[in-house]
Amino acid sequence: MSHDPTQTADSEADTIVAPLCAIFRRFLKRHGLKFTSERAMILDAVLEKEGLFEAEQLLYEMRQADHRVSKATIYRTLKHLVEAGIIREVFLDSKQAHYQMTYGRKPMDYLVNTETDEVKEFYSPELIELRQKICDQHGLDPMGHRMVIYGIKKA
Amino acid sequence: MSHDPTQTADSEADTIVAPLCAIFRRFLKRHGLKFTSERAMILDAVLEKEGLFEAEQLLYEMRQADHRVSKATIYRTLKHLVEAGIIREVFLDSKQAHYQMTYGRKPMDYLVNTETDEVKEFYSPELIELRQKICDQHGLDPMGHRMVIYGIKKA
DNA sequence: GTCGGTGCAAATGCTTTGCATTGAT
DNA sequence: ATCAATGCAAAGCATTTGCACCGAC
Repeated sequence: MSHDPTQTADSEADTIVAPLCAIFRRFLKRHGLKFTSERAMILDAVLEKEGLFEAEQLLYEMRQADHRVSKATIYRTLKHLVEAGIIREVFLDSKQAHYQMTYGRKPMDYLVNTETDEVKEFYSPELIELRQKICDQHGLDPMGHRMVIYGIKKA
Repeated sequence: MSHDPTQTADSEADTIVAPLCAIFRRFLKRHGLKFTSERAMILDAVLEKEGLFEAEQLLYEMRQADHRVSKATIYRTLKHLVEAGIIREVFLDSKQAHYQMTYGRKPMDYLVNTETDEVKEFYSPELIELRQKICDQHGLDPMGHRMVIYGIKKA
């Protein structure tokens, strides 16, 4: 198979590929859509990703690996993966959308060092509680959130 | 002057126009830039805005009011206003940047009803505390943040 | 066999840029 | 007078779309 042996998430990825593929197929069927080899390849490429990635970069890497897909299909499939709840979009800047695998993971948030543009992920259960509380006050049920903190190194 | 008499923020805006204009001029001088009538007009238009706005929309409204500025100048000036700390960019989607006046205001966050695309602002001091705590854990000093919660109406 | 999917190239829409002219200092 | 700012139109880029052909069901 196609996982990079240098990355450490192989065992996790291996255990999650099959179920996610099934989940995606179920999602597609439910919506009258088809499971194609291109969609399978894109899902596979997405699952190898750790953290944030961009559509163009995914396209480039798939081409390097000789997995030919068109740009249009990448974008169309990423959209379906978002709807299926397998990945999510993150808007860190106005240049392009970032995506991240989220299925079965805790909702992650980001800490950006604006001096170095370094991005760290963090998970905060307190933030989830606070989110619930704020939604309650407005009569909403939380479906998701995006939190980005911008900071600089402590003096 | 040019404030819309139907909006309720007149008194606030009136008290803040002069100082903000001075702040912007100081910022420009400090950076070897010039204070032009176009920049004055754009600052004025921005100060009339409540909540979020977009560059194109600002351009459109200024043209309606017969305040002629080019699109290029709008974009160039918004960038300076961000650097000057008078407004900030908010990335809600990948279509376009949103801006918001922030000078002297509490940092606002957003609650999006994904069914209606309605956006509410909220301010949460607890979120600020939590932000501090998270930054402390990572050796950073918080400089700002963006929080967007997505939700649907409670069943 | 029926739709939906794909690739391609063209189109879109926000944002930026090059350049000649104008204007602030 | 100098050097940045402006307007315009063209360029850039990420993303979307139209269309003819292909392939999953």
